[in-house]
Parts: sequence; structure tokens; C-alpha cells
Amino acid sequence: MQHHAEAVQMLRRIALFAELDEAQLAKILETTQRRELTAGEFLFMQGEGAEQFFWLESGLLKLYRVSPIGEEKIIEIVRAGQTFAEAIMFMGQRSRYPVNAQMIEGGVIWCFANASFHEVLRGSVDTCFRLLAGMSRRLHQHVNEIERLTLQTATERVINYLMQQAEPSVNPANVHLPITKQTLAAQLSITPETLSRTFTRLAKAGLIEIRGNDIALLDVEGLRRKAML
Amino acid sequence: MQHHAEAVQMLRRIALFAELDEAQLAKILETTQRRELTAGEFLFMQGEGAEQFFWLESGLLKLYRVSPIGEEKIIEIVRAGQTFAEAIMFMGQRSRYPVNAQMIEGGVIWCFANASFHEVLRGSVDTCFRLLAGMSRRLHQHVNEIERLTLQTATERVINYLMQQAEPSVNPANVHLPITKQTLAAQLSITPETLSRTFTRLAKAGLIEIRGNDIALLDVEGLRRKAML
DNA sequence: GAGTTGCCTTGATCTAGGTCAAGCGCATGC
DNA sequence: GCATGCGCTTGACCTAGATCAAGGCAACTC
Repeated sequence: MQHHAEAVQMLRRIALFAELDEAQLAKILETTQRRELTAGEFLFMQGEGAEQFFWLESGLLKLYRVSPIGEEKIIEIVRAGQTFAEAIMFMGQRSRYPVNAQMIEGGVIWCFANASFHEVLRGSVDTCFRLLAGMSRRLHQHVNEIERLTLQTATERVINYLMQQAEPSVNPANVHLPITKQTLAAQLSITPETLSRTFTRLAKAGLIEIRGNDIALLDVEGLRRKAML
Repeated sequence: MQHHAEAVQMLRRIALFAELDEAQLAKILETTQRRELTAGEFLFMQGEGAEQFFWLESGLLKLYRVSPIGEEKIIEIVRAGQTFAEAIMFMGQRSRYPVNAQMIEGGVIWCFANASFHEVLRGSVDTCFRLLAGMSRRLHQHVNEIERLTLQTATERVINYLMQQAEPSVNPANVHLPITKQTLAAQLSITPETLSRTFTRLAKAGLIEIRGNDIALLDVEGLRRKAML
């Protein structure tokens, strides 16, 4: 890793490293790689040995699985600024990535060696606590995700997504889709066809208005009622 | 907590406490309760303030959510020997339980104060690591659960469950259902009717044999093929 | 014994959402 | 220009599983 000072500056922006001192950061930087990936490129594949975890500086990335019959299920969309794959670190020595990681948009990724971080962690309980907090948050998101998948219909999930994206209390609110509708469909676990139909149904009911990737929420209260939120 | 020596002996059996010394255990025991609950009794309800986490000494417990229309989705079945609700500890000061916890079978539960454990954790990085490992495992279980819910059919999920319960490499293997079929259905996110039909279909195909809550897996290879595992 | 209650099964029907197929709009490249 | 390709939409079907409804059966209580 060159440009040490700059790199340290960057690292400070990562929540996981916030509690570390100069020496600890230096230790981690020794084994850190910074990689530029183009859209479509793979960072790692399901089943590969997990020896690093990552921070996405820029770009967009998806973590997904492929079932035996070839269907793709997106587990998580990673945005710039997020860390990911840090959980596997504690699963034992020779663990493997349980998902594929592929760039949706090109960008820059920082790759940290598990071994180095492991060593540093031993010296900082505060960092342990931050890590624990982050994982708790994710755990809760998953509980919500499981609930969404089992207890909600496709329409409810779509509305749910729109409400989450929208600024609260703005009426009419505007939502810009940062991903293609195909990708969104995969994230909501429905087919592109169903997503398309759902949008047009909501539009015909006067609840939303669609202009390409921009969606206006015309009747937030009506949407809420429809999704029973 | 009375019978200090006995209690310490018990605590040693809990993985989370394995690395703690006498003084730390004593500190935790000061605020520990041991409760006996009967079948159907609630330990805590969704939305209650989370001030404790738990270890199930004996009995069976379910963690579940209820949707606005009254459907129940089981997030996790907790068996004797497991700890649970320890993740919420790190969600911040006044966090709340995100699920209901209700006994399926009566049993004994140990209740530990988050605050005490928090303090002790600051002195034991090893215990932090254990906690991190446990949460990582749970995180992965949830990822798998999400996959199961989205990529698999009801029949596949049922077979999947049976295979997980069965001893590996025993043929024919026997599975004993520790819960009612209604509860199992809720766990697999299907209706009791569908579960019943699925069992009879598999039985008619000669793949399994049902005797009440005991199920014999007659053709493990055939089941595997059917579920595409 | 008869009645009640809870769990399970079975059958008949309904429906949300998936699948398949065709076509549209818009970009890119030659 | 025209072709190729990709994202998106629409329509016509189909199927897995939910829903509704009616028993069956075993464990109780009286």
C-alpha cells in the first residue's frame, strides 16, 4: 500500500477501524490491497476460501447465490462505504465464502487480510464492540427480511421498498431507482414481469407515477393502507 | 443466585462463558435469575425492553413474529443448551426484543443481565470472539434461511428439514419430530394442510414412512434427488 | 359411556405469481 | 440506413400452494 498518509485518512472513514490507533492501522495496511474492478467483474465466487474482507470505496456490488437449477437470489446489494464479508472471519480457520460477489457498477475495493485484523482485534475490545454492534444490526435486518419474504405479498414488498427509499414526510415524494428493474425484482424476490405489472397496477390506481427510473409517490397514505404497514 | 458452586459448574457448560475466570462468573451470577416456565408461557414479548439474554437449560422454546393479519412466522426454535437474544445487547441502550419468545415445552431458563455481561466482556477479548463467532453463525443461518424461502418449493423445504434432522449416513434413518406438525409448518412457512399433503405424497412415493411424530427416511438418495440438494 | 377439545388429514376450490412468448423502444455498432 | 441486443412491457396460460370446509382420531373430562 503506497501513500500511507492518504490511506490512513481513508481508513478512518470506515466504522470498523474507528477505534484503532496509528500502529494498528499501519499493521492492517501492510496486507491491504486496493483494487479497481469494472462492471460485471467478480470479486470472489461462492465456495472460495475466505481470507479477506472488504470495503467498497466506490461503485455498486451484489452478493448473490445461484441455486442448483440456476436461479439467482440477491442476498445483499453493497453500496459505496459499506464493509462486507467480515462475518466469515470468525467462522473458523478455513471457511469459505457462501455467496458470489460481482460488481454491478465498476468501482474501487479495499481488501483486508483476515489474519491481520484478527491480530489487531485482540488488542482492542472497543473494536470488538463496534463489530458486534454492526453484526447485530445486520441480524435484525435479516429477521425483517425473512418476515418480508414469508408474511408479505409481492405488492406489499414493492410498496415497502418504495416507502423505505422515499424521504419521509414529503408528499408527493420522489424515488429514484439506482438499479435496473430486473435487479430490483431479484432483490424483492419476484420476476421482472411481476414487478412491471405491479408498478402499472399501482399507477392505474393513481397511487404512483412512473417516469423511467423515477417514481413519484402520489398517495403515500393510500400506499400505506394497501401494504398494511 | 444460591448454591454458588453448583451454579458456576452450570455456567461453565455455556460456550459464551467458557473463557471467564471465577471473579467474572461471580459478577455475572449476582444478577442472574433461574426461572421455571411451563408449556405455553411467554418469556418475553415483541417490543418489550431488552435487558436480559438467556440460556435454555431444558425444554423447548420458539422465537416468532406475528404479522398484522395474525399470521405467525417462526424465526427460530431454541433447544436446550442454546443461548439466545444475546445480539440485541449491542443494538444500543434502550433496545427492544424484535420477536416473541414462548415455551413449546416447559423447562428451565437462565436469565443474564445485559449490563453485567457487558462489563465483563470489556475484560475478555476471548469471550468477544466467541460472541462474534456465534453471531456469524447465526448470520449465515439466516442467509441460508432466506435462500430456502426464495429458491425452494414447499416439498424441497420439507425434505431439507428431514435431512438436517437425520443422522448422516444412516439408511434407513429415523427422524423424530420434537414439535407438533403445526409448529413445523410455521417454521417452514407453509400451512399445516400443505405439510400433511407433502408427507403423504412422499410416503406414497415410498420415500418415507410416517408413524405419528416418527418418520423413517426409506430412500435418502431418492429424497436428495427430489430436493435437488 | 357421551361429550369436548386439539391435532391431523382429505377434498374441492381459488388465486398470486411464475412461465412462455411476442413485441416495443432505444441504444450501440457497422 | 439497417441490424443486433438489451431492458421493459403485455398478454395468455399454468401450477404450487393457500383457503375453506368437513370429518377422523386420540386424549381428556364429567
